Formats: sequence, C-alpha cells, structure tokens
Amino acid sequence: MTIKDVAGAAGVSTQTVSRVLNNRPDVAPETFQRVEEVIKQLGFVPNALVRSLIQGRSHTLGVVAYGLEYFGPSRTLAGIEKQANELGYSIFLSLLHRPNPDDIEQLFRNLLARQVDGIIWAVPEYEDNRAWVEEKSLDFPVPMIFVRGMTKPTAVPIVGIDNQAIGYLATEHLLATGARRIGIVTGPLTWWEARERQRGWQEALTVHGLEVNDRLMVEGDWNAPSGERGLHQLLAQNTDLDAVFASNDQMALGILYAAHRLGRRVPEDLSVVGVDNIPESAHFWPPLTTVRQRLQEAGAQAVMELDQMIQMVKRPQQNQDQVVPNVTLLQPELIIRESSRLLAS
Amino acid sequence: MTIKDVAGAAGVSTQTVSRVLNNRPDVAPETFQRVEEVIKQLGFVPNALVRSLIQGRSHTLGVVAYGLEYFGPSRTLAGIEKQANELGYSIFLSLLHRPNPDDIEQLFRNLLARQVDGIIWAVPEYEDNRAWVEEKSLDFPVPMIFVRGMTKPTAVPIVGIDNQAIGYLATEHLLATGARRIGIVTGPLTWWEARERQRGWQEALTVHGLEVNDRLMVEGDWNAPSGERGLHQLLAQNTDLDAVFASNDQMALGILYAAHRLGRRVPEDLSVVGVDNIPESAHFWPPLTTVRQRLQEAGAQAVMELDQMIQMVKRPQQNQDQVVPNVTLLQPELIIRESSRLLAS
DNA sequence: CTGAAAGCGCTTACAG
DNA sequence: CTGAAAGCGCTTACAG
Repeated sequence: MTIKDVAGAAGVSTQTVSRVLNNRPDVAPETFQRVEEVIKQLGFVPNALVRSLIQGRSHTLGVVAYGLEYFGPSRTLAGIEKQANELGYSIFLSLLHRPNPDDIEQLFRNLLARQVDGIIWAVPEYEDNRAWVEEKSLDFPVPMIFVRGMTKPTAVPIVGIDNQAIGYLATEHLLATGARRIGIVTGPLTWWEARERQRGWQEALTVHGLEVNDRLMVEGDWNAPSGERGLHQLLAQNTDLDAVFASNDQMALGILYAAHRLGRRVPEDLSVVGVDNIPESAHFWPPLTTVRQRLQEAGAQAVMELDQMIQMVKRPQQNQDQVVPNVTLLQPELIIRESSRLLAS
Repeated sequence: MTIKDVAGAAGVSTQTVSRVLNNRPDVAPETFQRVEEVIKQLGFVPNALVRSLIQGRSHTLGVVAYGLEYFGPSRTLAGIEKQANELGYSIFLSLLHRPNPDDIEQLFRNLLARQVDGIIWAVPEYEDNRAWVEEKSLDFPVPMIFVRGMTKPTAVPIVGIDNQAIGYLATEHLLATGARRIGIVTGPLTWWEARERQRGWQEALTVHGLEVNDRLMVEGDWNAPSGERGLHQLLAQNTDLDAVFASNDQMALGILYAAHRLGRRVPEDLSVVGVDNIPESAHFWPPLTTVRQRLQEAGAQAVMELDQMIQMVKRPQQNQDQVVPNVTLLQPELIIRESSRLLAS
C-alpha cells in the first residue's frame, strides 16, 4: 500500500495526502479530515525510507556497543536508547564482536550506508582503538561522539566519566577508614578505564605519603574469579594487607569470596571497595562499599550532544551559535557500606 | 556523493557502477576493475535506503526489548544481535518503556515505517500483553516472533524456555537433598514466567506427596531486597522451613543475605536455589545452586526462525517446503553448588 | 487550498 | 558487455 492508494481512495492527489501526513496547515479542513479517515481505515503507514531519502535525514542513530553482558555497557545503552527515543531517533544497534579494523570498517560502512544521522561509539578504549576510530571518522559525512572512556581532548567529542576520580575516591575512603596497606586488583591494563582507576589509587597513596609498589598491584579481567585469585596473590605478597580496591564490583565479589574461604573477616581484617554499584552489591556479604558511575546519564548526555551536532550539520544557519563541549566529564560518587569501616584508632 | 559521481569519474553509466557494486558477472574485467578503483578512491558507500526501497527488503530486524538492566533481557539481546549479524541483518532496537497500548502501537508503526523485514518481540509476558500484541500482528505486512515466555501455541511462533521445568528442576533437587519444607519466593505473579516457575515448584511438591499451601509462598519483584523480605516472611510463617526456591538469582542473593543477618547457616540450616546462573552467582557466599536458562540461544534461535519466515514471505516459490515450528521450547539446566546440600539422612 | 512535474539515488528490465 | 528508460514511494518547489 502506498500514498497513491490513499490518494485514490480519498479522491485527492498524492501531494494532498502528503500534506495531511505531515500535518501541514494549508489543507481545507474537510479534505484533511477525509484523508485522515482514509489513512486510518486503510492502516496506511508511510515509508520512512523514502522520507529519509528525500529529506536527507533519517532520524536514526548508529550505536556501536561492546560487552552487553556487563553492567556498564548495558546501562549506558539503556541511557542512550531512552534519550534517543525522547528526541525522536531510532537506534541502529551494532555490537562489536571482534575489535579488529576490518570488522569495524565494515560496521561503519553499514551504518553510513543506512544513512544514520550520527554515530555513538560506546566501546571502551583498549589497545588504542579510539585513535584509529577517530581517524576514520574524519571521512564520515555525519558526526560521531564517544561515550565513556578517554578524557583526552580529541577531534571527536567525548562524554566520559572521570575514572581517575573513581580510583582516588575509593582509595581516599580506605585511607580515611585507617587502612595503610591498600592493594589493588585492576581491570585489564589494556583498558584505559582500568589504567585511570589505577592512577587514581596511586595518586591517593602518594598524596598521603604512602609507598606504591608492584607488590600491591594485581591485574584482573573484570570477572569475579580474577578478584579471587587477586586477593590470594596480594596476601602472598603483603603480609600486612589491610584493604583492597577492586576496579569493579564483580572482582570485589571475588575478593569477598576469597576472604570468606580464607577466614579473613571483612571489614575487620580487610576492607574492600568496588566500582559500579551493581544492584546486587548492596546484598553482598558484607554489603559492598563501591563507587557509582553515572552511566545512564553519560549515555543520555552523549545523545543530547550528538543531536546538537546533527542540528548544526543539517541546519547550519539556525544553529551557528551552538557549541558542543569537547569533553564532558561526569563525576563518580562514593557509596559507603559495610565492607569498609572505620578501624579503631 | 552518489552513484552518478562514480559513473562520471569512471566514464561509465550508473548501471555499470551498479553492476560492480552488486558483483554482477556481466561486466568486462577491465571495466570492473576501473570502476572498483574509483569507488575505493572516492570512498563511495551506496545508499542502503534506496536499495531497500527498490528491492522491498531492508535486511533489518526490529527488536522490541524490555528491562535491559536485567540479566535475562540483555543476554537475549546479545544472542539476537549476534545471530542477526551473522545472517546479514541490522538491528533496530526499541526498548519498551511504558507497556501501554499507545506506546506499543507507536513503536510498531515506527518499525513498520522503517520497513523492517521482521519483528522480534523480546518482552516478557505480563498482564496479558502478548494476546494484545498477537492480535495487532495480524495486520503486519511482515512476520513476527516471540522470544522467551509463553509456551501456549499462538498465531505468532515462539522460542521459549520451559519455565515450569525450571521450577520443577530446582524443587526436585531440593527434595533430593532431603529438604521437606520448601518455600518459594516468586517473581511478580503478573509475569507468566513467574507463574510457570511457581507451578513447577508446586508440581514437584505434589508429586512427592508434600503439602502446598499459601504460607510457603511469597511474591517477590525479581530484586534482592524482595528476597530478603521474602525469607523473613517465610520463616515467620514456617518454623520448620528447610529450603527456599528463589525465582531468580538476585532474590536468592537477598535470601542468602537475610540468612547471614539472621545467623542461619546455608546450606546446613537452609538450602537455597536460584534461577539464571548470573556470572556472580558462583561467587556468592555460599556459591549458589541455580538453574541456567539458555537465553542467548533462545535469542539466536528466534532470529533463525524469523529469517526463515522472512524468506518464505519474500521468495515463496523457493521456500514452500519450509516449516517454522510454532513453539520451540528450550530446556533449562541445573547447576549444583554449595547453597544446597545433601542433608545427613 | 490543490495538483502536475520533477527529483531523491539507486535497480530492474529492455534494447542493442 | 553496456547504456537509455522507467520506476521504487514519497516530498519539494511551482503554478494556478
């Protein structure tokens, strides 16, 4: 069924039907009503592809995400979808399975071929993938934005979360509880976020005049088993360990688990802090002190900024005074629970 | 940039460019190569909307999901995306925010307007929403499939998981460990999945000649705090409670938490079984016995069946012998850990 | 207020 | 093997 069928049934031209579909004011009230009725009766839905083709605007965003099985990415995606929906965009979702150049290139080609109005790169930075993506984007006919990750100014605007602050907040809190020998189980150090959190941990220790050395650091992989192994290793390397900062809640759970197995009491013998505030963390045993990232907000913010960039491209005359910030950095928030505690002084 | 620019630069007609783009064999080798080079040089990406328009096929699937913040939905979505990607489809993702008829109607209109080749309804059934959606779909020009949820045969094919079996498996295991007074914390009973799991629990008890009564049942909301409250209530109503089946792992975590607070040992005083096998569950304290659903597989399977349905619609002559099963039911799997244990007999 | 004409960027027959 | 013509289903000027 096409606009022609509607025009025929209503006894008008296709232009008039088009006017009704687009709610134009210059249609006689009776005509409008008649056409509207026919549309409803026939259940006519105009072809959005054609509209996009003509108007050079698809009201579609391409979203590239990674690791949907993790809390962070799925939260971010939820924030993106919600905000996009509110601004009238549909979402083309692409998950990055293997992060090699060929796959990424094909993925971009597909999104661009489908005429998305803009692209959100919601893939964490690891192994320098972003520099490569950024270069690619110079040839794109549409704007792109990064969400999460890197804070370094780039040609591509970023909505990020201050990951160094995450590490700093967590560690400073542990220090405030009286801990002095604070280990860390990092995420994979190929990830920028993991390195930044580690940097925050390191800086907090340094500021307080405490020694930072390799024996206090273990590299994890974001999953609970690596937290479990991490605690074993940290204890083997530090007989006086009194706290651990885990770079996410899953690894913190692994640490709590290992502590139980080893008969170490948390927080009496060992304080633990995680990152993410996954909903389960409030019911870990003991309830986990953690650092909340505003992931959903980051996703929503990225959509809003991307929308501004799109407006600037599509209607430059109306939006010349708009400026999209190059880096938007959201601050994390400490959530104190029972896994960390003021030690008797 | 359009195909005309390429044609001009290569000194051929647009049809010839089109032939090269579509890898047609009837082009002179030198011409082919020349055109290919120009395409690469200009970085030309053909407009997929136009192709869809002409071919009546968009290679796009509409996916309607709900509750991305939960484990089940995001796993299912990951399975859908992966399989779709392998079959050459892109995904239009729509999240159902408010499940009222108006919003759903608009959502469908949008997907249909964008000419998706098929629709996957990955929203759990609650409050009879599916019957309504099913009726809607009769007017759709494209096929739809349900994933997860209802097993009752409908006009819309379903890839589901046997939720009754989940409850049965879990309860039978608890009975095998020697438990006799087995409570349940259900999901919201407006959800079909929650009711089915409860039915499985009930049947297992009945088969073993045990009494089923209301004091053994508490309704939860899928989240940990409701598990915590649930255990308190069950204990208040049953002094001899020796096991609880929680309808998901989050509520099971809440139960473990409450047990710790109350000083009840798991599994010595109380056995606990959950559902989902979320990655964290292996590191709960104690590690949680749970029932795994093959969610990713369900998502992938739904895509494969939908693809078959699409083929049947688009090329009926070639696929007349294909049959898509009306109901595909995946079986769950019990994973035994330390939260349930053989009691001394 | 309404319609005839042109066009968006491709592909599909058709002709040579 | 290659190109001129028609068409996919709409919207955008333009004319009246």
